[in-house]
Amino acid sequence: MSRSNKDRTEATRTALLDAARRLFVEKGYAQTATPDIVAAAGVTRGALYHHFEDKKALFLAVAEREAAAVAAEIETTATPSTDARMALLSGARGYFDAMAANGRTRLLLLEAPAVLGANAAAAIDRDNAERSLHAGLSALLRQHGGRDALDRELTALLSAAFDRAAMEIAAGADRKAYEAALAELIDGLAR
Amino acid sequence: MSRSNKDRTEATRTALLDAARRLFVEKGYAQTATPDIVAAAGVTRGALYHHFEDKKALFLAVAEREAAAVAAEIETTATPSTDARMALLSGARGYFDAMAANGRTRLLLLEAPAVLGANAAAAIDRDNAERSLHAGLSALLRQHGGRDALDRELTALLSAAFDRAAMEIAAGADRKAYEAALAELIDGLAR
DNA sequence: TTTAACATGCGTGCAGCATGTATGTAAAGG
DNA sequence: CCTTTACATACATGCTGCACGCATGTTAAA
Repeated sequence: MSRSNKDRTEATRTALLDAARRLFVEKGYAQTATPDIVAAAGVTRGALYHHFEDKKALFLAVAEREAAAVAAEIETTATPSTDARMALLSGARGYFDAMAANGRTRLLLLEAPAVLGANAAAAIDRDNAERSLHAGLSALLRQHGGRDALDRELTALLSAAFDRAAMEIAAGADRKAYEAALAELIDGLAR
Repeated sequence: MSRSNKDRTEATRTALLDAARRLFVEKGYAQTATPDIVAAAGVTRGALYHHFEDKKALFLAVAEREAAAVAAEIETTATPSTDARMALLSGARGYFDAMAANGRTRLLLLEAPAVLGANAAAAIDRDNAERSLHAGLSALLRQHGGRDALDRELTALLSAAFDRAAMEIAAGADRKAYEAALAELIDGLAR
């Protein structure tokens, strides 16, 4: 039974990513040792350092895969709407649905900024969640009250509010309440 | 020249806190080694582990001192106002002023949640910034439109927006723009 | 007021462990 | 074949936390 190098590489990489993801979620990045990761993945540290430059690069790969999964989930469950308000609220529900998975808030919102730096962490979802949020918000502002020169800043603030809501929900808060509160914020902008 | 134990303890502790704060801001918690800290403080690791249970406890002490300093600065520069809206906006400016100091956003908003956990980090300013924010927001909601059952959630969301704005400002963003964007959010709630 | 007993602050050395790298080996690929 | 890829192993380095020890401060009795 001999496998091609492509297959071996992909199998090893995903085994490492899966194991690392599990342990990073369970114990956090700093408290997870590479020997634990490779043991859980069924490989040796040699394989890890062959495929990833260092532990941080492994975390980056985990975070990027996770962000891509979030974006994909939102994409598939998106309800296209002509009404900017409804589109935004539907996007919010999709975001909360996606972020409800196992340890996503911890990985993407808690550890990633500290491990990778605020810039790198922001760049990860700059092309994902925040992109569509900016589009939705711009549409809303255009629809009501004309264009707003502060759309960039308002997007950042709303994005932070979305993230905070996702974390609270993951921590056991009432999801409906946070959806309603976000709706109030959004409606306030479309007065 | 002999000093009392009280004096020795306080001198050593503040030397450690000052040195640790500097290095945590410069290189981050994980990249700062205790030998570096004690060297900068002019003591040995024995002194560090005599005064603090471990490295994390040292960071906690640094973060708590920093949060207290922020609260104190806001307190002194607060402009009491009967108008809820003006009070909130003035509080925002005070918060941005306080958070503009050296590496406060990194310490309190980036590292603390990852190092101490989201719960512990939230508890630190639960009694500081978020407390007064909740008071101000409740007043605003009561003044306009009657009481809002979502004041708790709205406070959390606004707090996240404040923090995000402080980080962007510290990263070089236009402060006036973020103040204006926050004002739009707040005015929207007081429609 | 001296002195004895104790507590506190702190320096040093050690054990364990984690990271990253260098070197070696077997299989795949051309 | 000969090179490259995928990995395993061994090693060098550095960091953390603790145990032990010493000197100075503190207290209280004689």
